[in-house]
Amino acid sequence: MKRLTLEEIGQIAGVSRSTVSRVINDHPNIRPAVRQRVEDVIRQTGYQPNSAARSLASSQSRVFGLVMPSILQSAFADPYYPLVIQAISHACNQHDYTPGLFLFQTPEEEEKVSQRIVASGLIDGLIITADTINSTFVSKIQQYDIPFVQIGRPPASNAAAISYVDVDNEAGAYLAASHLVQLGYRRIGQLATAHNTAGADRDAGFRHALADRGLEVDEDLVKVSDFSEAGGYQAMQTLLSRQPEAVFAQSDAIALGAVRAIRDRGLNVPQDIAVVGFDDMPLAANADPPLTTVRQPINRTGMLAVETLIDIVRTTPEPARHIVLPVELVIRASSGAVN
Amino acid sequence: MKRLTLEEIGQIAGVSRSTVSRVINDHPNIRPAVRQRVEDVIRQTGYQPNSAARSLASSQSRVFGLVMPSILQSAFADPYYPLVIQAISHACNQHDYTPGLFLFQTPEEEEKVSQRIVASGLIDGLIITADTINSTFVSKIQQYDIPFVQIGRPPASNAAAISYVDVDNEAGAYLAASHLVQLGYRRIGQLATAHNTAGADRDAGFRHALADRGLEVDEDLVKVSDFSEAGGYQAMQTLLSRQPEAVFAQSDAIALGAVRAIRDRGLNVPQDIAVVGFDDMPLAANADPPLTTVRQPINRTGMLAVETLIDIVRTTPEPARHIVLPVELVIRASSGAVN
DNA sequence: CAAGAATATGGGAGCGCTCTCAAATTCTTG
DNA sequence: CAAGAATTTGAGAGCGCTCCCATATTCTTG
Repeated sequence: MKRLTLEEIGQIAGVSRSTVSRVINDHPNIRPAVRQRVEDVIRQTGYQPNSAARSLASSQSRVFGLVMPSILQSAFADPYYPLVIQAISHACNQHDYTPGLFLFQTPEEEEKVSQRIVASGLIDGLIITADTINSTFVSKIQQYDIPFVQIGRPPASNAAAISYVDVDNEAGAYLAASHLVQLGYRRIGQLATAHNTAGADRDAGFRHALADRGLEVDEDLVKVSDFSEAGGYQAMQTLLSRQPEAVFAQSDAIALGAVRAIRDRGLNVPQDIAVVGFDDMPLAANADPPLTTVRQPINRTGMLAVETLIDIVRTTPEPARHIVLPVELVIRASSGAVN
Repeated sequence: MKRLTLEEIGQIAGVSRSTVSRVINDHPNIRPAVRQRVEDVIRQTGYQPNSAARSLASSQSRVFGLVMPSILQSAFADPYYPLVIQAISHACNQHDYTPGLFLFQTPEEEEKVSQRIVASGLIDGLIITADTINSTFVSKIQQYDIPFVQIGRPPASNAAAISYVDVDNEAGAYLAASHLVQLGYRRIGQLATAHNTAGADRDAGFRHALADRGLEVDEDLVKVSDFSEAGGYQAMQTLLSRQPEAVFAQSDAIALGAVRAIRDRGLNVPQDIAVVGFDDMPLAANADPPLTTVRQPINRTGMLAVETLIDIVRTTPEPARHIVLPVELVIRASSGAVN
């Protein structure tokens, strides 16, 4: 069937193009009877306004770009990213926005594609997940006047100017580490990560917790990993020789790798070594043993990122917004607190 | 900086709007000197054509929709989907298309959003990942004249009319099962899945392999699972009482769950029970023991889906294309063939 | 119930491109 | 080198919407 236009809908309903447009865009000052009539015609015909024409006339596309710069094959394997994508997709659906996906595997891809999306007007705003310390993408994007929000805190050097939604990584790590201290563990290790603000904040929380309880951080018990299960496995192997009593892992994937390493050494979790993770991915609850971890509200993060961006797009030059969501400790068997 | 228009670029280069348009769209019949001059101006100004205006005039958006209907929280946790998304994103980047993401968590969401995207002209075509047997989405979409390709074979009832890209699930399962038979296992179980064509094809391959080697399929050794690790764990637990010598799992996640169940029973892989998976996800190689599995070419699948769709969009009513990609068996420790 | 205020509606212009057609230019070739 | 053919360029119209302004209608209120 041929696609209808505003004009034609107007003809059927006996009004003008303009009136139909007003009905669709929810303008005031339309007689209820007329609005009713037009709405009926729209419903019956299944009319949908042409989005290209709309964008052209209003210079708004109702498309957001979801950007994950320089993502690695492995990084994407971390179930965190799919969950974020899912959350943002859902939020966009709710607000009648379309999420465009921009994953960059190489700098060239990033260069080519970002050039196109920023200048073509395809996109009203960007949601960027990059808590890497040195994100070239963010500094590049700042030069254009395209609105964006970041998921995850940017490095302090330019955090003030950037709107972001983050979770309280420091408080979460503080809870996790305090939990271990309270359970009586003293030789508490950390499987940390490098070059990202989430990791830095979790590290800070970990250290504060120990300090607040009069424990010194033994640097030999802090090992650096990436965010993968395999990375956690390796880092835990090197940590094992230092005989920690408990370990705080900066992500659930790392924690799972650690559990595997501990088992492979013939030891048990939590009897020999307690483990706490971070994220509360779905698999944390099903793990063996179920993982004590810090739950972060990914869905709310995505929703707030979208809503913040919508707000920014509507009311351009405003101070940047900084949203930090609370997290909570979920206690399960792996820390030795239950059973 | 203010955005430039075709007209303005023309002015700078001393030609008309039309000529600039021709240069951008790579039309023939432009004097090389003129083309050069225009290209220089474009490069220097960083001009990017306005995509809304382009869409409106050409009724082509260069946006594809990536649709995953009625996806469950858990389904998305299967690393397969993120990899597909990544592959399609990459392919779209290469071809200057933008992938729009449409994940539906509920039927209402599906209804509302699909209505919008199909009729608004936002999208030139759809890539649908749904090998579920009863996809209401596909049959709904068929009523509109929007081009689409499916990833994964549709049910036989309407496969003929639908273009799709699939991997040779049957051959893969055949390879996997034959491998187990050749290693001397006789009591070979299967952790199968229901209501999806990939699962059906893998089941068929499994059965053919046993039949071709004179083995009967013991239905007690076939258990149904979903595609998750947890599902594999559960299904394997019920299978264990039947004392299989080897198991073919229809996905790597299932296989990993099975390995965990076997271990929990105090048995070893592959000494007590051999395990073979399907997919060759990145984590299969890192698993303990490394997983023998069937490698499917996800990147090529994504690339071909995009390229096929581009082709279909350009040359509308043609017979549907059916592409089936070969798979290969990757032998690692879990089947007991190495070490 | 007339006159002005408030509200509702219609029409024109324009968003920045593509596409067609006509005009201008360049190339052939007898 | 003139005349026709082939190539190259420009201008107009139109894609379907939004937004502004002018006009038409309805509502007040003395």
